[in-house]
Amino acid sequence: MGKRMGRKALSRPADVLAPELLGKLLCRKTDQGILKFRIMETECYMGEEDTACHASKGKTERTKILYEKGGTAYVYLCYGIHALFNVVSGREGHPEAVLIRGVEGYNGPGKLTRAMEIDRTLNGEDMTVSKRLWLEDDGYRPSYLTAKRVGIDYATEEYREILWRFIAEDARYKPVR
DNA sequence: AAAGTGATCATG
DNA sequence: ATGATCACTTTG
Repeated sequence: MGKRMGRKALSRPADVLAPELLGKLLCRKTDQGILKFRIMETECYMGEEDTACHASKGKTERTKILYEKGGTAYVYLCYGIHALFNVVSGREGHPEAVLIRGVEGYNGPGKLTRAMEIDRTLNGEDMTVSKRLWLEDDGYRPSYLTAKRVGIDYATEEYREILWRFIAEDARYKPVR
């Protein structure tokens, strides 16, 4: 059985945490029971200077969660339909997060949240203590590939090009395009 | 290739 | 109050 990840591990900078989260277990307790899925794909978003990061225009009602302590859940609605789930990371006051793009069996950030019943009621949840949503480390460390982040055409070229997407090598992900 | 969907944020 | 913009998914 895995061990819950705590504040220290989840407060690493997002570009360090994103590859480390590959192979970790995303755990969700609902009325139906406990679901655990292994994380296979992540992306990191790194502060106000990262033009792809939601906090690139500063702190707002929506983005204030990104400035919280590492280990806080950031869940927001995308395209009016999909809840997207991020793990806030880095030090408090600095907006960084890791987007979970894929877990075992579900490739796509909107699909995995639907499968695990992760919605915006979990926005702001402290995953280091939560009974509803947390991360476990059972020691599995997959090798991985890096790639450019997806769906951020609005960012400046510098930040579009950075290899801030991390894909576990044995993940059966659907290539983009 | 393109619609569908609604919160969010800047503008007036 | 209004309108553009989306860290996506599904359908044809």
